[in-house]
Order: sequence, then structure tokens, then C-alpha cells
Amino acid sequence: MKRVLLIEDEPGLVMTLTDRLRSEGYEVASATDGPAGLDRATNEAWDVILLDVMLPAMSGFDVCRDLRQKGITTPIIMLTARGQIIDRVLGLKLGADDYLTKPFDMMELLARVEVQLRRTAAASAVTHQYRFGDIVVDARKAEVTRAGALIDVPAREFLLLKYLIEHRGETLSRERLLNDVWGYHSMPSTRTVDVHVAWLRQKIEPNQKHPQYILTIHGLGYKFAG
Amino acid sequence: MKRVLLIEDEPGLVMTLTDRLRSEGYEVASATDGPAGLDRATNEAWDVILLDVMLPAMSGFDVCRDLRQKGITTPIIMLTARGQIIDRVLGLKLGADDYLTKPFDMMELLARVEVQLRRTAAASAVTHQYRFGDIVVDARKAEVTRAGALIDVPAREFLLLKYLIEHRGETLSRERLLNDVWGYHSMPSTRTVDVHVAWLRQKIEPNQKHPQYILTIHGLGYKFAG
DNA sequence: AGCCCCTGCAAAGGTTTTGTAAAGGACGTA
DNA sequence: TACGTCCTTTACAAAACCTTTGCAGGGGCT
Repeated sequence: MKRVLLIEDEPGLVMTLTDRLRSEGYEVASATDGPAGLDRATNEAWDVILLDVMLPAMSGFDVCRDLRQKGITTPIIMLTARGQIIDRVLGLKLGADDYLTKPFDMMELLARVEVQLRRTAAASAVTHQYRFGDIVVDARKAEVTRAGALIDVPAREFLLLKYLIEHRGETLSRERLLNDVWGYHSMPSTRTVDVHVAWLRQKIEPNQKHPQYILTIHGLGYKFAG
Repeated sequence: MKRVLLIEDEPGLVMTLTDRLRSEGYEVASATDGPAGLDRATNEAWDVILLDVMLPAMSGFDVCRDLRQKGITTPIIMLTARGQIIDRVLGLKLGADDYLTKPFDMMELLARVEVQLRRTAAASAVTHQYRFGDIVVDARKAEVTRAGALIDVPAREFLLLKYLIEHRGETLSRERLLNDVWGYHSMPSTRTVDVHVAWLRQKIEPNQKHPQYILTIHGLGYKFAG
């Protein structure tokens, strides 16, 4: 099910849009001000973001710019008031993918959303990018980004992280990790895996003491949350 | 100068749009019915096509579909009458890139046209000429220039540089570079790549000790910044 | 609780990988 | 033949990374 994040402060519109999108089979969540929207957009995975320009505390433009700066490439459709044409151009320059003028027709909204989903589907066949929280792991570039900033992740750690992500949800024994990430030739002591996991956690876990991505399954191994 | 083709039968609108677009620096031509529009769109080179849905003899939808079937990828912005929302969805499905609802604001039209031009420009940036810092690499002429002065870059180094640039952002293993730049027939020792990289760096990196273009990804390979 | 095994992680070598100079071969040209 | 250019290989130092080790702390079972 495709996930849509709606960042909009007008309650009536939120309700209308949510209902309609849900009836079309989307999973919808909303935020009613800029900072909240930025937060959810950053820390959860969405397929499309609908973003009002006029928002309390922080404008839609700022939200859009910040998201792009963090390396988040989720399609953004901006919602602008009639007459704010200059704003639309600005929005596109800041990284929005499309915009709609209020009041807009529901059919039109749905069509635009679909266009973005189709576009993303086509592009993601090429990009091999994983995202969780404010971390982005790009397999092709072999780089990891946190809140938009490049993190230095050595090769083996990177391969381990990639492997964990590609098998997210699965509990992976140290032996299996050694086989698949290290290659069966080398046979380092089992604790090596632990050390690499610790290093990775230092780099990607927001809370060191309570890992939320790389989980320890006592007696069995590790697994990536998902 | 960017060329705009306007396919529209209403004389008043044709005149208004033509004037305004010309005053913005576009070269504008128009056709007043479907077959004529299809003909000009097919046989001349345009940067953007503005296409009315309601046309004599042949609808805008048909024109759009036919053009796409002919493999013509020029951006098409459809002009629809208010209330023809279903039509817009249809238009996008038939290959239009955007649409505007009549009566539309001139600023909005211009913004949309610009968006399409920018999109196209981005896509056609396969100019065979790459620029970074004061270095220019011309793939067609097979020459490299630094601050305007020609640099002597031997064949293999040039191929390597070109390959790196054309895959900028991607981390490329030595193996892959050997395969794709050297050709899988030859099997030089892996260090050959390193040596060529070092030579290239001497030629194009401003700061030898801290390469900013050709980056080493320890344990994985090299990548061109981007 | 008490025990033992498992895990987190810092630190210390040890190992691998990379940068680069230099040597020699292949090839073309004068 | 002598010379120049380009390419590959080699060697070694420097840099980066990996594995091991050890201890502290946690987990889970009786």
C-alpha cells in the first residue's frame, strides 16, 4: 500500500483529502505544521508528500528545502493558494516535483499523485537506495548519508550494513554473516561481527543504548528492524 | 532562442499568447487545427508544444497520441477548458507532460513552459562536454582543457577519465573499470588502474593530497565526485 | 538470587589497500 | 638504429582498515 504524507494545517481540507485518498487505497497520515511535517517526512518512509505552502511555524518552502538538503528524494507535491504563481516557480526550484492550486479538483490531485508514483517506480529501478530515519544508504554510490551529511563508512561495514538491510526482518547468525559478507574464505573469529556491528551502531543509531535499527537477537545473531 | 509551437484555433487566444511569448523571447509559430498542428509538430523542431484539446478536424488528444506514437518526445502542455478534468487525466495518460486550465494566468503559463524547458535541458545534457572546476573534458574532440589550456592526456587515461565522469557518483570497482575501460580481453594486474588514476590526478586535481574529483573508496574502488 | 554464557566496545597490533616512483617492454617514427 | 611515448608491472612506504583480545555489563536459566 502506498503511503502518503499530508502536511496541511486546515482541518477541513485534511479531512477531505485523507478520506478520499484512503478510499483510493492509500495509507494516509498528516502533520499540521512545518516542524512536525519535516520530522515525519524525515523519519518515516513515504511514497508521496503533499505539502501546503502556508503552514504555521515553518513554511512549506522551508520544509521542502530542508528535506532535499537531507538527501530525501520522496516526491513532493506543493499545494499553493491561487495567485501565488511566483511561489510555484520557487517551489519547483527548491525541489518540489509538482504543485496544485487551491481550490483543486480531487480528480486532479489523484492524477498528479499517480504521476509521481509512476515516475518514482521507474526511477527506483535504477537507484537502489534505502532509507530509514534520516539515514540514506545508497548501494550504487556506496555511500551513507545522515541528515544529508556524508558519513564515512569503511568497506566492510558498508557491506555488512547493506546485507543487513537487504535481509531486514530476518535474524542473521554470525556464521551466516561471516559467510555472506566476509566470504567463506576468511574465517575470522566470530566476535569480529560484533565489533563491526558496534561500529555501525555508533554511526547510524540515534540512541546508542537502545538500538532501533540493528537489533541483537540474544543467542542467535542480529537483525535489521523492518 | 527557444521555439514554441502553439496549436489553438481561437484567434484571440492565439494572438495574446503569441505576443506574450514573443515578448518573453520565445520564437512562436501556430497551427489552427489538428492535422496542421500534427504536421508542423512532426516536421519541425520545437522545444515546447502548447496544445489545445478542442480543435477542428482532430482533437488535441489525437494529436498528442499520434506524436508520441511517432516517437516525438517534445514536451507537450495541454490546454483544457474548465471542467474537463477527466480530460486532463486522459491527456497525461496519452503522453502530455502538463496541462493548463482555461482561462489561465499568463504567469502560470510561462512558469509551466519554463519547467518543461528546464526538464528537457537537464535530460539532454549529454552534450559530450563536461566541466568541473577549470577543467573541461570534451568527449567528442577527445581533449582536456585546464583553465583554457590544452592538457596532454594519453588515450587510456582519457578513456578512464571519461568513464569516471560518465558514471559520476557511482563507486566503480577496479574490476569493472578494467572490464569497461580496458576491455575484458586484456588482463592487466589490478594496480594498473591505480597508476592511471594517479597520473590523472596529477593532471586534473588542484590539490594532489586531497583529491576532490577522483575519490578513492577504500576497499571498493574509485568514484568521480558528483 | 546466583551462575554462566553472551554481548558491547575500547584498544592494540597486524594486515590489507593505496599512492607513486621507477624500470622495462611495445610500438611507432625519424 | 636511436628515440619518444605510452602502458604495465613492480616495489616500498604510508594510510586505512580489520581482527583479536580483554573486561565490563547484561541476559536468561535453575
